[in-house]
Amino acid sequence: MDIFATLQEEKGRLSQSESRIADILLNDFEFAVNASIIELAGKADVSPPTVTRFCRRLGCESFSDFKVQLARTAYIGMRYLKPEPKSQEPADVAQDIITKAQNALFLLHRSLDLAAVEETAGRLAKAEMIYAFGSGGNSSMVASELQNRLFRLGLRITSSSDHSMQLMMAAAAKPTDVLIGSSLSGRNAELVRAFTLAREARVPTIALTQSGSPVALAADITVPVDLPEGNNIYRPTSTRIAYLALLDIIASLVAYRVQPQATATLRRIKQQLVAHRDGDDRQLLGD
Amino acid sequence: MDIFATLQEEKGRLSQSESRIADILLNDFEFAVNASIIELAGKADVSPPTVTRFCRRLGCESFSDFKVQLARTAYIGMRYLKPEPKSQEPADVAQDIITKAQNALFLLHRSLDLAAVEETAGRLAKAEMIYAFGSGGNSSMVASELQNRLFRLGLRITSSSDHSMQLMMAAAAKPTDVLIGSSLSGRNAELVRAFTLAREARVPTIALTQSGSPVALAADITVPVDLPEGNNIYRPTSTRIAYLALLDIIASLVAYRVQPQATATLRRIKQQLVAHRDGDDRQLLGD
DNA sequence: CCTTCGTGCAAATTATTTTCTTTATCCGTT
DNA sequence: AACGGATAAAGAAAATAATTTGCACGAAGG
Repeated sequence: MDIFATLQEEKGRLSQSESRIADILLNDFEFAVNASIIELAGKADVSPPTVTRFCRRLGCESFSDFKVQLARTAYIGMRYLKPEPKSQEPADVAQDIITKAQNALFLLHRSLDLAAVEETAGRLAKAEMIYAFGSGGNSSMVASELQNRLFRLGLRITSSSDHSMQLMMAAAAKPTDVLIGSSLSGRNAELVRAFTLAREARVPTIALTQSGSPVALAADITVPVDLPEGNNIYRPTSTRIAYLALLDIIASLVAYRVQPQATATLRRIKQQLVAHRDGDDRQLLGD
Repeated sequence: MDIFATLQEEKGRLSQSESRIADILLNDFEFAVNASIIELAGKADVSPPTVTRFCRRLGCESFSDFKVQLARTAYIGMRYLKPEPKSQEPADVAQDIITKAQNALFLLHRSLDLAAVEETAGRLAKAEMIYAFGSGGNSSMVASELQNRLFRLGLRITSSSDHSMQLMMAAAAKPTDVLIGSSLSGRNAELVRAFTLAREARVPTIALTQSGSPVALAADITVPVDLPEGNNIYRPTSTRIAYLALLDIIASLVAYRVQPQATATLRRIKQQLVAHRDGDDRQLLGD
């Protein structure tokens, strides 16, 4: 699927000549996308056929296929390799952050469990009441964002980032409701407790978290979000952006399932805002 | 620079044959990036030389250069052209949302006013107290996110999404403080009022908003965020993601300026969390 | 009627791939 | 320990395919 991923995988098994080609890709990427097979071979001190074989090894049909794949993933995947910003100059910092954010989105997309997402959307759309839980800078944002997105669709939803409230709400929830919680690390013990409580009462639970983690194991459905943890490469903000995109996907799918209801609610909210003149999120309704 | 932009520009001046080629690019993009010049020419019912000339016209050196450029801008720029997701299938919806988000980041980066960002970071780092304001689903998130990011750096900051509180805080602020506010549309009249009030008391004000808008005009410094408004193409969530990235950039720059202070504070927060065992945002401290 | 532009054809060039051969390395046997 | 065969890697050269160039033709507009 994606060249750099394959390259990472095959790295160990590469022969001398092939590694030299790989090095050029990594170090002088700009050259590599623009070069012909002969130029590339020349720079790597190998023969053109070796380059062709290298491309095939990486799962491409031909050299030109390889170049297209390369150019295509370039913008996104480049930063696997150059982990840190070159300087503290605003331009470099900006470039670095933007690239990492795009990278996080890319990785989220690649590893997205569509079935789980679909199931989640289905459950949310049918729930009589939704409880969205999350704590800490990230997950509490996820919870309130979920509320922000779903109440517009005419769904009944509340969110909480307060552990004790979460426990009480979980205890109060009914089997026709849905409890959805997120945890970046998957180790939020209180969230696990809330999930466990809910499950005992047969309330469906959904987790947005790292797969295999305690939180994931405690929930009925898990939408795995497994972004590489390397602090230097993927900082929490990038992860947060990925979560935000995931919420957007879920909310859009929910929207399709509750459409008639949603348009009516949206219209009412809009009227409300227009009456109040120029609320800040006019456009937000365009969703 | 970017092929689709050029294509958009030249559109009117294209000849019959050339428009046929352009049509294929727009409609069957996947085919176009993978095809050879002969295949592409065949599909467009033109001769290969015409394709070469077409590429040159679009500012490329050769056909292969063209393909690279095409593949390169593809992932990012593709959605200019296909505004709506093909279906309501989860896979398409996900693809669509991810692409739009990446697109928003791309556009943010391209139009970022680095000088303004740098100035903002400088002011924030030196402020005795920071007030972060924003209302509505988006901007209130921006305000609280700003607080979330900056208090970790040892800065004194509070945020509010409540209009009356904002006015009172603005009245209470001193010239050594900084007031920073965001508004997606730039038409949040209450925020304008708060800014005006602050300015009269010589409190520096910073706006993250659309350039030229009322909010922008009311502030001392504006970091413009001008994403295309087309509801269908850029939905609010994408804009929100762009804002989040912008905050990340600002916060990182601030962090570099207050480093010694920041590490001490971060250490204390970390201890606090560790003592409390496994708070959800362990990694968040990695920043 | 002439000019200009757009276009395709065919030849020339160039790039890419295939096939074949050489070289180096590893392993088992003597 | 030395030899020989097997295997993999890499290059040379040939074959193929793709791309570009030069040129000529025809249509549209002056």
